[in-house]
Amino acid sequence: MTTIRDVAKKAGVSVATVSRYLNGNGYVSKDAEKAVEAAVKELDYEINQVARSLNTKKSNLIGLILPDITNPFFPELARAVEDVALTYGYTVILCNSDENPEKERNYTEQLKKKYIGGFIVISNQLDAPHYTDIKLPIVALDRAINESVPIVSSNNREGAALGTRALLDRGCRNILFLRGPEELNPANDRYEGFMAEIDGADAHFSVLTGPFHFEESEELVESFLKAHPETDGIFASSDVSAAGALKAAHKLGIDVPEDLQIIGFDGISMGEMLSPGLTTVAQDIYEMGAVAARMLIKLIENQPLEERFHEVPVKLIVRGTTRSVRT
Amino acid sequence: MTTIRDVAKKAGVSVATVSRYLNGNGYVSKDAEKAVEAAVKELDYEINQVARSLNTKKSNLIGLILPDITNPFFPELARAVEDVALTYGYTVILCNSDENPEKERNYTEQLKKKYIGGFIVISNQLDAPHYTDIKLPIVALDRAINESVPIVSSNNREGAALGTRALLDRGCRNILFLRGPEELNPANDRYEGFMAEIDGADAHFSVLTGPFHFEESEELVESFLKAHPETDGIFASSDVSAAGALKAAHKLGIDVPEDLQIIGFDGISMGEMLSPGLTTVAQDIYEMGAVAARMLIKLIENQPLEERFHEVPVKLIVRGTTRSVRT
DNA sequence: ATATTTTGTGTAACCGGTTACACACACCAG
DNA sequence: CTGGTGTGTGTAACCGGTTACACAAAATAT
Repeated sequence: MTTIRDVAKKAGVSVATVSRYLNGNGYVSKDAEKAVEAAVKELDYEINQVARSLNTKKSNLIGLILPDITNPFFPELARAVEDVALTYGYTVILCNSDENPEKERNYTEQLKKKYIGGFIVISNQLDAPHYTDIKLPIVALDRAINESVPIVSSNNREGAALGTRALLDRGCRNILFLRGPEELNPANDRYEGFMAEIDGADAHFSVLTGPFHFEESEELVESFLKAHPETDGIFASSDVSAAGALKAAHKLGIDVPEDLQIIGFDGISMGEMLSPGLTTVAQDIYEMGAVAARMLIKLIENQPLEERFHEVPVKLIVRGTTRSVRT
Repeated sequence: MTTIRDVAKKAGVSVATVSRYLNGNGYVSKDAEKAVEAAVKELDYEINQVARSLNTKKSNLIGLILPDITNPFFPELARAVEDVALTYGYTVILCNSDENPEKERNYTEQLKKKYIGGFIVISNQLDAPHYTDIKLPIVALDRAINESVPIVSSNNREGAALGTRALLDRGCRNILFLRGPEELNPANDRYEGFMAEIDGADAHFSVLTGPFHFEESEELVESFLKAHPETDGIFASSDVSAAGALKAAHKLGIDVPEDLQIIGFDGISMGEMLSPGLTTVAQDIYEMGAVAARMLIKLIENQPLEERFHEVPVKLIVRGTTRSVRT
């Protein structure tokens, strides 16, 4: 392995000059620049990032802490983070936390020892000490808790209102809202958005609390529909739950969208693979990840942040689980 | 930040002794051990991994190079790799290659400068110089090319035969095989498996080549079914393609599984969310990732490998897109 | 009793960079 | 002509670990 000293020797200058040339700081004469350039090329020199990190106490590593990459919402997010990281010369470490604070803490501790630059975190435990005490840049994604941590999220409230209105506009008068877990911030915002919109509307509604899981949602909806056959609209606050609802409807022989309309929330790609295609309130998942990554990198590089709270707009994607609007 | 020298001073020993204690090599007396232990605890000392790496030329980093985490096949794989890595004290770096050799090369180069331990690679370019010349442990996943690289994959041939037989057993006599991309090794193996099984069977068949993408598959199948309404079975060599086929069938008003039976390949979780649930030849995706990670770590730690070629069995998961077996 | 091996420890070089500081020289102002 | 500023460069300390080597004491062999 060629070192900076080899380069210095070959170029006939000191290591300091080579280092200055490499980092583009301090004075380097044109002559020296040329000589170093040539030596670098000739020796095929590549800087040793580890040695560099040891001095600068920086690495171009960023950590992405998320509950579970297996959840279809996260891969696109991860992809966005990785894409942006790459363009800025950063590398991303994947951390599946399972929402387990102990695992999260373990990651933050381990990675601090590697001089990691910062973290993008999707967690409900953002007020846990391993985040508040970390002294490292953090950007929260999707879920806010701690005021001091910059966050990017969707406009969940507005999105839920949008979805609810879509159901009402399409004639639904007996609506089931699948609320999602109570401890989940975005789920709560969506709930509020739903309530705000349904309130005063000429419609009955029910709310079911449950996890964002396919099978549980399917079972939940199946028994609900059996007990409440008059239900003509379901708004699920996640696409996976909506898929469960759709499956339940199929199982019961209910015609979607003629007798029951379904709208999901998230905009994951699976939505279009269902039959009928899932109408959904789509988040711009990629954009969320990309914005978060850019924010984090700005923080790491000590650049000013224009905003500590970035809200990404949502939009309704109309597919087959809803009818056309009644006029 | 407390350093090893602080610990040494507090414990009244030399840094060498502390280092030996920390790494569990060389001689350390009971007394010294106790003193160091106490000092470590008192000072809350944590070893600096970067400084350590600089000497040992090792980091507990492993790279996971895959085409695109957004493809539903990969998250589970990534999850498995990460889980295993974690238990062995390794950290995984996520690299989306888009099957682009240049991007792959970029990653391998960049990460070598960080003394990365090795790579798990899912790529068709395994014979590219950045892999053959890398001098770092590599394990190939899913796709073999280079003899010298250990690999873990599913038994694709056998799986395809299994799926084909399932279709035949269920009465299909006009079978469409969705072959997948020609440059893809597993797709070719599946093709061979299909051919081996269909050969000699009392059935007509067609083969369509196309990417493993939902929309393309849907369009492809739609036009095929229009031209060949007698088709009574589709074997797609990926679940995503199968989902496209199912969607096309629905669009054309074909009853699945009564008039057309569909079997996919992969066993991704989306399969059960479809209606009807997708019958599929399931790979044990998690197991594949886990085995690959364990193999890589063995290589990194210079432990002997029992096998350089690990084949994970597949199994047929029967759901709603197939009928019961004719007897 | 002496020779040899094993155990235990410390000093200092080293991994491969960065950078504070000292110094030299050129240029310009007064 | 002197002093100040800007430019260019090298030496050596430093980042925080690991480890080769030297050496001493204890244990064991002869």
